[in-house]
Amino acid sequence: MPATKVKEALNAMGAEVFYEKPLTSSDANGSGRIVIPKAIAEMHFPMLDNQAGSQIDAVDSMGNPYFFKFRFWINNQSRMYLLEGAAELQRRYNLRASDVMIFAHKPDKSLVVAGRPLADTDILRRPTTRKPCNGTPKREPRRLPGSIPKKPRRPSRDVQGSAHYDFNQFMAPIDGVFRFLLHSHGLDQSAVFFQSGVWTAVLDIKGEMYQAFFDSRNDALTAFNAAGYV
DNA sequence: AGCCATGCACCG
DNA sequence: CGGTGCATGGCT
Repeated sequence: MPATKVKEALNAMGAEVFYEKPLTSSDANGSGRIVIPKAIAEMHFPMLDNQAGSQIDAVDSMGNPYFFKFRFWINNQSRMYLLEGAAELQRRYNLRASDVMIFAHKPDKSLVVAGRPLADTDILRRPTTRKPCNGTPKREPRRLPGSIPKKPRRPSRDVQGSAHYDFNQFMAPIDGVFRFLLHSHGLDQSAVFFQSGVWTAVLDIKGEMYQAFFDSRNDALTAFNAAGYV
């Protein structure tokens, strides 16, 4: 399924893409579980009260219906979001690891999904290097009382020279518009800085964080200062 | 300091 | 033995 066709279909539906995830091998291993980056999940998906999650109905660019389960795991003190039930979609669009799953909204806010092959224009971060995990795991394996400890087996890490992609970077709207930051990634004071190729201004307004992106340091500083900061 | 890719124990 | 949910650890 060519990317252009998919885009046409999405356009025809009036669907606006808000996230594209190059699938990892874990995403594409057939389980149908897709990890949704926390920032994306909390910006574009329904808020979840319990980790049981909720069902999300969607259609793909060909009109096929889906009934995903959107949920999260507890990971450390935080959440790790997942979309379950994507195996059929991956089958229909022939998605393998490093192909891209597309998330879009219709004007009525309903979810539209699709897939496409990885394009040259997709952002690339690290060329490779995920190190093989040598040696035995440090953690004591969990086991039932009285059961026999298992010999830990050598993990089969994926060491092939495949590229890694920056899934987590979302497209910063470089329009100088300050937007509310629900989760401020540790940014807790006003600042202007250059990050991921864009000038960023962050404002702390009575404890609430806002952020905007600019082409130049000067633009960022101007807006920053106009907001009453020095 | 925390995300997230993924390993893997546990349970059906 | 395949799926669930959590733990680990690389990486930023």
